[in-house]
Amino acid sequence: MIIEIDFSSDIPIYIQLRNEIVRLIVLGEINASDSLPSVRRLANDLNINHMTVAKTYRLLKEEGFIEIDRRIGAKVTDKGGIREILLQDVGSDLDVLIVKAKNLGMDKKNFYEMIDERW
Amino acid sequence: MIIEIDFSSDIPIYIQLRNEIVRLIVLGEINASDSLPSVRRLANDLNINHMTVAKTYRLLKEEGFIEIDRRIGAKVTDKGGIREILLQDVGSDLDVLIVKAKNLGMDKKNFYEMIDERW
Amino acid sequence: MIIEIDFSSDIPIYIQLRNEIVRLIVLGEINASDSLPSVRRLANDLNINHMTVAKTYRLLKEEGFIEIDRRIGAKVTDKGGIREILLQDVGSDLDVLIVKAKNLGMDKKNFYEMIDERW
Amino acid sequence: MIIEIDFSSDIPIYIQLRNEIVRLIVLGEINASDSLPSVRRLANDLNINHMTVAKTYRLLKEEGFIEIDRRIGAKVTDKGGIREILLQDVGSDLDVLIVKAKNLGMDKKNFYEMIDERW
DNA sequence: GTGGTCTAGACCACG
DNA sequence: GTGGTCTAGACCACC
Repeated sequence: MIIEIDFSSDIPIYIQLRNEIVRLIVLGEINASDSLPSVRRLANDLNINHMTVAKTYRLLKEEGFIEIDRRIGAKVTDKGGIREILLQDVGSDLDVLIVKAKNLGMDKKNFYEMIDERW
Repeated sequence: MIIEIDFSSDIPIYIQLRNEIVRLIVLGEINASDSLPSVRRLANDLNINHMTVAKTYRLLKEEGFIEIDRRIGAKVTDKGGIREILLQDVGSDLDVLIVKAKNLGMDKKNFYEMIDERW
Repeated sequence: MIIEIDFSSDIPIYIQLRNEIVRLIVLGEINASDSLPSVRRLANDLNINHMTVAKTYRLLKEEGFIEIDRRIGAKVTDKGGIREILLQDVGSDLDVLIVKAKNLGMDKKNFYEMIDERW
Repeated sequence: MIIEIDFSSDIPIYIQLRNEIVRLIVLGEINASDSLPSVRRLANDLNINHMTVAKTYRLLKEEGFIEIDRRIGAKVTDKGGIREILLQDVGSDLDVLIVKAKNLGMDKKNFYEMIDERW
């Protein structure tokens, strides 16, 4: 499991770690029902404080990405639920972006064009 | 000039203020070459410290939105440059979003549909 | 670490401090990957405000001399990058100086002579 | 007489103006014994405060570039003196630069090479 | 522990 | 009048 943390970034480590784990789930490198490493194990591997990892796991749980069982640790929620969450995520990002685009006087056609250039 | 600061927000005041000023520029409520209120004047109006406003102005200057004229204070950069900056902004947001969408297995048609629902 | 601040100088403290730290790095008294003192620690030692030190650190970070590690504070960037920056610095100073010399009608030989007198 | 002032620069206007005038003298666009425009005239042309121009003239006088006569205004010192001043100027710039270069571990040969690349 | 933000009030250079 | 700098002391998030 390749997780990269940038210690000189402005983004808090627990957020970076959250993003990395979500990325791995989305890419299928962590599958539904897989267990995540224990808090202490992961903290040790990444050379960060275990409180930080715990915070990330708590966040992921709140977001619905993982479930935490005191006995067996954290495991990834089944894929359906995750896809749902991520789609909502894209949706709300899109809401913000559409507002920005409209404020710049763009119409839907302009916006489509920007997407075509990038897709 | 209506600027709203949420003092209970997690977003730092100088960032909120930056966003508000960018918003006013985009909406055309502040026009190119218009002068911005002086640091201390605006600080007084918003009931915040002048250092905080100065920080915002420094940020806006670095981003290319305003110029500081030693004789008269801060003024908005010519609009051309600003539209440019903001378009690049939307562009890079879009880059990120497209990656997310692709990772979720969406094709361009799905993405268009999401936009149609929201535009 | 010997850092001298001249409180009666016209040069702002945060600039003097920046220069002193760059000097120590160049002289090898602070080595690559060394940690710098914490903002508040250094502020206390120098008998200046921590905001001033923070400003210096932010500047050094923007210039690429140091990195801020969220876990442990500020540390010096790998030396390679720093030598690079400083050489460019000397280079651009030299550009300016050569223009001046040429404007005075000096040729390269004259310029070499001036250097010989001083080296 | 083409003088450019950048009002959004961090460099004080009176310094910029000083540099511009020195530049014009060096380039021979203003000759020894030429009169400079009156304080008010120049201030008006450049759209700056006449106190600022007066400050520049005072500075130029202190540096020995011009002489001020209450009746006829400011005139440029005869060329010999000016060349002298400017050479000293280049000399002290060079002093600083040589220190920097030595600190970077450069020897005279390296320094010569940098000059050759740029001359 | 660390850095980041904010305040209230001060002094200064510039114009 | 303007912005720039600095202080002393406070609160907060992160680790």
